Amino acid sequence: MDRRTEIMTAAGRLFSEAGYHVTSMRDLARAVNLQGGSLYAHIASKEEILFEIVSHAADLFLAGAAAVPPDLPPAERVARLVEAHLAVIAREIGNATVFFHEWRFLSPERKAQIQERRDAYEAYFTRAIADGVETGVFRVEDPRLATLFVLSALNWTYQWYDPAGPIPPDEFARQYAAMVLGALGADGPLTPGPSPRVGEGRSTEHAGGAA
Amino acid sequence: MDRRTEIMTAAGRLFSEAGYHVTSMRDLARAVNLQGGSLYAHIASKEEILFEIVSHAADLFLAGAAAVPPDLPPAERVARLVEAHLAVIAREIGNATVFFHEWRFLSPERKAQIQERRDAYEAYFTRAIADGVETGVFRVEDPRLATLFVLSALNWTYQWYDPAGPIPPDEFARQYAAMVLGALGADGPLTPGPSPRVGEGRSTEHAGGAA
DNA sequence: CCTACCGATCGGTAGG
DNA sequence: CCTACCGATCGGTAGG
Repeated sequence: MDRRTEIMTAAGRLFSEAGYHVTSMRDLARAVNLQGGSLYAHIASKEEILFEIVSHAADLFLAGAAAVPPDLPPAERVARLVEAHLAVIAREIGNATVFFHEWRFLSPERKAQIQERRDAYEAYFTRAIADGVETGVFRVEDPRLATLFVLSALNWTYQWYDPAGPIPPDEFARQYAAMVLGALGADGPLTPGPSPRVGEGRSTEHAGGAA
Repeated sequence: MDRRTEIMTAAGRLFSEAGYHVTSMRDLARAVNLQGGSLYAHIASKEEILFEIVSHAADLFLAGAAAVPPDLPPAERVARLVEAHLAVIAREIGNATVFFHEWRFLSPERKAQIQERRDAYEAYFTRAIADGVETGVFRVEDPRLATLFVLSALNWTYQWYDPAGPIPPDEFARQYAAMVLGALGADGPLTPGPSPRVGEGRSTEHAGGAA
């Protein structure tokens, strides 16, 4: 790992733990065994570091969504989008936290650049949900509100999900996707088995669980 | 409105717009037509202001949840909790934003005090969901994860909901509650009408909507 | 990559 | 409630 990458990695951790404004350049320098001023041999400004972290996270989210085949049936597509989203958070919780929590401190130009990518990301969900509403597999009153609901449920996870905790990322994503589909009024489990059985209502597989 | 309240109101707006650390005491003083040092005739420290805002918001959320009758059926109770939560956000979006976004900058003692109230608030949801799982009206795999899902969907709303926007708070809350119940695997519309019809699956009332 | 420094700004206080 | 000030710290730079 070269010095610049080392700085970015440390910054992602510090910014996520203490916040962008609370972390001083001296704090960051100490974390990579440099003197304060020496950082500027590798980076132009504090805000450049923030942008690189946020931009990197945005790319990860976009790449994850772009990898979901757009011709999948809507329910499966939404499930895959949910899983991709949570995979990014599980893998890069620090950078994801900075992405969600500190991006507003970017300069107007850079903020606008990130906003574009956020819009593009959101569009993947908007499309999948609209498709599902059109074909009748989703039953929601307002697709726009439903999209915001789904993104809200996803975006907050960085606040509490611990990839090293008791529930492994895969299991976490699977259950989360099931609840998202429930919120969208989808009929039942989608991945294995035939098309949903009529007259039986929805059922989350292994319903019950703890209690 | 006395001076102290005036300061708190202005601080709620400024902290929510620019962030706690970006807002200086001089910014705040200017907003209430005072000189910087004069603020300290009314408050002890910047952090005291932050605490008062966050504490006030916590009280509002707790009071809203406490007002939901605990003997209601679980589905209706969850719906009422969702509506209460969103009502607070619709009424005090600024303070709610500070509550969610800046509370971590409190001193350890004050942070712990708020954490207690957050836990108590979360417990209302945990109980309602556990009750619903027990009685079989909710079908989720892991009640703990389901609770976190619901709170995530709610907690993020301060980021995008505009009470003055196109969708009025009541309508917003009603649709949001329907999606939450869907995520919990509840069977259908709950408020009006008889118990859910068997053999018809779930349906959000007026399913379809825009598209 | 370090040393030494810059001007600016911070939260908070004394004294009236 | 104002004026004037405090020490501390900030991001960033020059010169080597």
